[in-house]
Amino acid sequence: MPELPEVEIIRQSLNKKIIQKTIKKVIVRNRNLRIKLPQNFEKILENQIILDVDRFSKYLILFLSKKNKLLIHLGMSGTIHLLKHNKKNFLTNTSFYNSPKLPDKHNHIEIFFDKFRLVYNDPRRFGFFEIIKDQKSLKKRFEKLGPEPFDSKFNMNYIYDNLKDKKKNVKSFLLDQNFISGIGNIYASEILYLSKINPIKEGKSINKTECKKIFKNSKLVLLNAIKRGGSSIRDFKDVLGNKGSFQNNFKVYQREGQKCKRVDCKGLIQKKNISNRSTFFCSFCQK
DNA sequence: AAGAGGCCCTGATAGC
DNA sequence: TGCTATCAGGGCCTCT
Repeated sequence: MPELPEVEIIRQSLNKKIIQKTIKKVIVRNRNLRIKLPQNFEKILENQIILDVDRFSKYLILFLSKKNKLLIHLGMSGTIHLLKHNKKNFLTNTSFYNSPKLPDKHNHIEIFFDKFRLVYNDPRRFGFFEIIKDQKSLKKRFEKLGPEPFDSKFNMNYIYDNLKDKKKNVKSFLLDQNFISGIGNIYASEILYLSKINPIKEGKSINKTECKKIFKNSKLVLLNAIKRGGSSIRDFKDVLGNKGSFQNNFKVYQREGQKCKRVDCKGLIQKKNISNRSTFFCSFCQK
């Protein structure tokens, strides 16, 4: 479900609420997430204080008082909610603000704080929670991942050097987390549209000017998406239930058959499957 | 080694 | 109405 911008919105909204709060209790309803939750998962978390909520790529990292960390990935359908509990009904499904009711069928993990609880809901269970024992293990956990678009390592030369001999298409590169981390299926299409590059173009035929555009637009698109609270195409919301609005700024994603938004361009947006993911582009202005 | 494709899983929607 | 097929913000693993 979420790409870097959506995870960042969750991080921001979560951080405000849970920082310096103590975990009172943890309830696991289903251990079979992408990575099976260990039996001692609850024990490890209980009585710990949340020191900080960080993010790398599409991963949330909760820094805990005993130096270990809770790594969270939301997969395709994972969502995090903060719900109040009142004394009458400890398990009431009433969100802080905008979500009147949360369906509880797939609430796999609940983390209780003093006055509210964090609920992890994930119908497809592609997401996971993972305990990382220290900073060193965290670094190792991420060692294969490429830089984020905002990292100074990610620049024109980095892109050029990685693509220059490759037959693989440029869209797949943007989705390859070992090359660049944080971009997903929505933003890959949007970045290539702004860069005027056809998604099926082979890596080796991307020139330096185009690399520069990819570099520039990757940052631009993700930052704009964060500014607008992420993209709520299905049901993305922050932890308090607020929707994002970047879906209103999509140039190509889910716009198949509609007119290209570029002035003077007569093209219609096309949809094409590239490595099993829907890809949207304008063949008139993306060459 | 690079790259394509399958698979993990459930739910919503389209099409018959 | 009720079935079946297809698709969905991800990532890992296997096969060629």
